[in-house]
Formats: sequence, C-alpha cells, structure tokens
Amino acid sequence: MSVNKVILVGNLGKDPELRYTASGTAVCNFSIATTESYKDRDGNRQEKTEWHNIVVWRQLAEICGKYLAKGKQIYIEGKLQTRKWEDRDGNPRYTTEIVADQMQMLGRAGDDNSAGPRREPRQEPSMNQSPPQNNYDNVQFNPDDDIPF
Amino acid sequence: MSVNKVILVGNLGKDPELRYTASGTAVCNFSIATTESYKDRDGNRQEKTEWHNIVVWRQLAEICGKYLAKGKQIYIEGKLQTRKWEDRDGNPRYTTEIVADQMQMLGRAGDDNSAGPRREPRQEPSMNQSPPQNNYDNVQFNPDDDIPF
Amino acid sequence: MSVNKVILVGNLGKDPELRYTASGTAVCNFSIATTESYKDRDGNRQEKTEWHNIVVWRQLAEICGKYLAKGKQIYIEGKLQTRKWEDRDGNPRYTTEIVADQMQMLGRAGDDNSAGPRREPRQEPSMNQSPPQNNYDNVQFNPDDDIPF
Amino acid sequence: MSVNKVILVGNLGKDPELRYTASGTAVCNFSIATTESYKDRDGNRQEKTEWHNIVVWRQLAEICGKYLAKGKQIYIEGKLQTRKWEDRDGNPRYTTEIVADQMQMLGRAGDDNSAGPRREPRQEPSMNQSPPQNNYDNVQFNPDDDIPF
DNA sequence: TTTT
DNA sequence: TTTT
Repeated sequence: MSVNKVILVGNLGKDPELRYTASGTAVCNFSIATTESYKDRDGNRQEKTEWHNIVVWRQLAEICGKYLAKGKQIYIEGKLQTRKWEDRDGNPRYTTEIVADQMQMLGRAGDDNSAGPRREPRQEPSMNQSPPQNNYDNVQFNPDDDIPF
Repeated sequence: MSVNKVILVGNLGKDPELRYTASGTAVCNFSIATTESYKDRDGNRQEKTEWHNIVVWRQLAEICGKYLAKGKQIYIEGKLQTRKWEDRDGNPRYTTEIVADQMQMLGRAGDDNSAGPRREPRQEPSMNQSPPQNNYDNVQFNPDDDIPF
Repeated sequence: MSVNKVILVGNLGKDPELRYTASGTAVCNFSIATTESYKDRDGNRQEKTEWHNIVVWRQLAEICGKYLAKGKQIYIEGKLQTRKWEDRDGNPRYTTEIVADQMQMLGRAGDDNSAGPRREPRQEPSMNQSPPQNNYDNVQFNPDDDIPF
Repeated sequence: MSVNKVILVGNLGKDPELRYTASGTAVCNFSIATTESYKDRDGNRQEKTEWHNIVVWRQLAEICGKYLAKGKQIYIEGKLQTRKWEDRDGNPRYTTEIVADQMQMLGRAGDDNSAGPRREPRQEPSMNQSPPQNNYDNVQFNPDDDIPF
C-alpha cells in the first residue's frame, strides 16, 4: 500500500567503489550530482547542486563497478532508505541513501559515456572510512539472499 | 541537464506543522511512512518501514496544513534536498528531506481520506525544536519570492 | 540506454478482465481514469478525464483479476507500448497501452479499497470483442516464458 | 485525486516540428524511440523499439524547436493524452501522445548532444499531413491561455 | 467506464 | 566530488 521511488539523472562525482560483504555479496557505492538553475531575486542565474549517495547491490553493483566512472552521466531509479549509525561518541546519526535497482548510462557511444569497461573492476581495499560510508562487514548475507533493503 | 525526482505514496505519521518564515512565506513539514514487505531467509513475511521528511512551501503548504492529518494516505512528488545544520556542539550534520511540489490526497470520499478541512489550520507556536526541524527564522524571504530550493 | 516509464493513480472504470493465452499465461486488462482539473478562460473550474488501457501479465495479472474492481483507486507503474492491429477492412491501426509491472491498491482497509478478494476471479468467456481488445489466441507462449513486452 | 505521469529517456527519430496555432501559441511535435533488450526463448539477445509521440507547448516548444535534432538523446516528463480524430471515412480514431512539460538534453558538451542552437528554428510550412499529426488550425487559443491539455 |  |  505504499510507493517509494526516486528517479535521478546526474553525474558521478568520483569513481564508484565496489566492495563485497563477508558473505560475498557485491555492493557498489557512489554519489551523483544533480544541478538546478534558478534566478535569484536580482534576476541573476544561480545554480544549486545536490549530492545523492547511491547504493547498488549484487549484479547491478558489479556492472556499476565495471562501467561507471567519475563524470559519467547516468539515470538511476531506486528507493529512499535512511540508515542509522553511531558516530565516534556513540550518538545516533542518520544517513539517507538511494538504493538503486535500475541504472542506465546516458549519452551515446563514442563520447566518454560510451559502453565498454573503463578498467578492471577495482575492489576497494578496505572500509575504514568514517560514515556515511557503510561498513557491511558485520552483515551476514548469503550471496543469494534476497536482501530486502 | 539533470533530474531529481521523488515519488512517494504513504501515510502521515503525525499531523502536519504549518509555519511561516519571518517574511511570511508558508512552510509545512510532515513525515510519511512507506512500508515494504519482503520474505526473510526463513520464508517469513517481514515488513520494513521507511520514514520520509517532507517540506512544502507557499500555497501547497497552506493546503497541506489545512487538509492533511495523521494517518492520511497521500501521493507526494518532489525533489531530494540535503540540508546542513549544526548540532549543539557545533558539529556539521545533514538531513535529507523531500521538497514536494505536488500532493494528492488518496482514497475516496467518506473514508478518513475524504476532502474537506479537518480543522482550523493550526500554526505551530514556535520552532525551538531540535533538528532535523528547520529553523527558518533567519531566512529573509519576500513572500512572493521564487524560492529556489 | 533508454527509459520508458509510466506512473498512474486513478480509478478503474469497470471490473478487470482476466484471461489466459493458449499456453496458459495469465493476462489481465482494465482501464483506469485520471482526472485533471483546470480553470478555463472564464475562470470556471473544468475537468478533463483521461482513460488509460492497462495490461498486466502473469502473477500480477492473477492478483489484479482477484482483487481489483470497478471504482477502485490504484497506483500503476509500467511502460508504454503501442500495439499494431488491423481493423475489419485490413487497415493498420494502433493502440497504446500501459504494460504494468507494479500495482498498489490505495486507500485504507475498511473502505471499498480494502484488501481481500472481491469475488471468485472471473475468467472472461471469450475474446471476440473488437479492438483495442487484444486477441492473444494466436500467441504461442510457454507459461514460463519471459515475455518481453 | 489522480496522477498521470510519463518519464522517458530516448532519442529523436527526426528533427522536431515547430508550429503555431492560429492564435500564435507555439507547439512542437517529435517522436522519440526507447529500446528494450531482452532474451528470447533461445537465449538470444533481442531488441524491441517503442516510438512515442511527444507534444510540447509554449515556451518549451520554442526551446525544443531550437535545440533538439534527429538523434539527440533527451529526458522527457509529461502526461498521457489520447486525442480523438476522424479518418478520411469519418471513422473515429485515437492517437495517444505524451504532452511534455519537462525536457532535458542528455549527454555532455562536445558530443552531438551539446547545447547551442542547431539551426534557425524551422517553422513547418503546413499541416496537411494525415493523422496522427494534429491539425491545430481550428483551435482558437489566445496566446496567453493556460491551455489545459 | 471511474473518481472528486 | 560531477556537470552545464
């Protein structure tokens, strides 16, 4: 009885990060920027950029890790999810992410947005970054789990 | 060159809060829940509820303040916006909200989702709540501003 | 490299029609109305209703046949598809439908939009209707086919 | 109490056609293709292309007429509308179009999807084409009308 | 053909 | 941190 849907078209700010949970499930993180232009009260054109944290799981994670790169323009469809975590002082903190289940690379073949792997899919060495980076180490997925979030 | 769109169908967790900026612009805040059901690894049906903070401005804010109420099911369309604020220790904190520009009340006349004002639009007494409540007092809008965010 | 998405919230004009292809694949057809209100040049409020033909396949078709009914308000997500057929004079004709892959019943339990089967899922006796009714008799699906359209 | 929304990312099949109603309102028509790939029952990758007729009004029509061209990849957001017309034998016919209110050119500067006017906005000489081309000649709009469809 |  |  509910709908939770996000649709974004934007550009990656950095290369995506592909990782694996302890049980071997692929997860890919990256952020994309959307920019809105508007006129301020003086009639001058201004821009406002919004950054969105994207999480992708399983097969689509592998594809994102393999084909996406900094600067690429993509279409993302997914759902909003707010994740709770604790900062170093044990205080509760919340981070909102888009859990994407569809991704389309935009632009046409021949430009930087063309198909074809950009590089060897690079697995990130570790996950010691401070939040909002998720640490999935303590998540005990089976690789074939139908992960519900 | 970008798209930032959120579509939600969910139910209000509380009555909406209608306020006005110092310059008289109406702003309405409320949160809605979306619930997803899935089967866990034991095959049992589980539910996961997500809460979304909604912000509405100007005329639509007045409508939301007047017609929405706790429990009502609505359709929301808007954009994602992450707002930065400081906690009491001066640390940067971020809250993600949906700035809605379309709202539809769902359900049919005769149920609790019917049309007709639920009450006198209630203006909240103050805005001294802790974040993620936005404090718009220091925002100097003109009422007719084309507020860009 | 493309996106084809339709999102509708509207009411069924009639009970849905559930059928099966020769190979046993369930297909459900119904139409929903969306209504837009606007002001004409005299400032009078006018309404314009749009009718949308919905097609649903397989498991979701069974659900729609079982739970939907005339008047119910639903959320539909799917894709646009234009189907070519021939009228009685052999002229080519085109009908645009929404092939839905997600459906949500709206409203809350207790009203007419509540859950629970409305009746025995009724299979339509035949398909001798004139277009835009699709005649799937000559479609040779295997029940488990991953029907691509 | 309803929602009627279409979201497309696709490529123009031809240059857009910019026209004006008798009262001077700009209207732009073009079609875009979306392509879906799937595997047939033999496991072979197949493609299915869908064509969508787009109608844009007023200021956005001028922009589309000026900047869009055959082959360009765009994002379109709008609503479904089925228009009734009569064929030469006086039989009723129906054409479904997307009335777009948002358009974004995709891809990055430097490729064929770059910004900058492609040519002088070309006004089509006449509108004697057979349907589904709309003939707006008998529509009596005032240029500033808030055209409701 | 629905609904408000 | 992107892009225009």
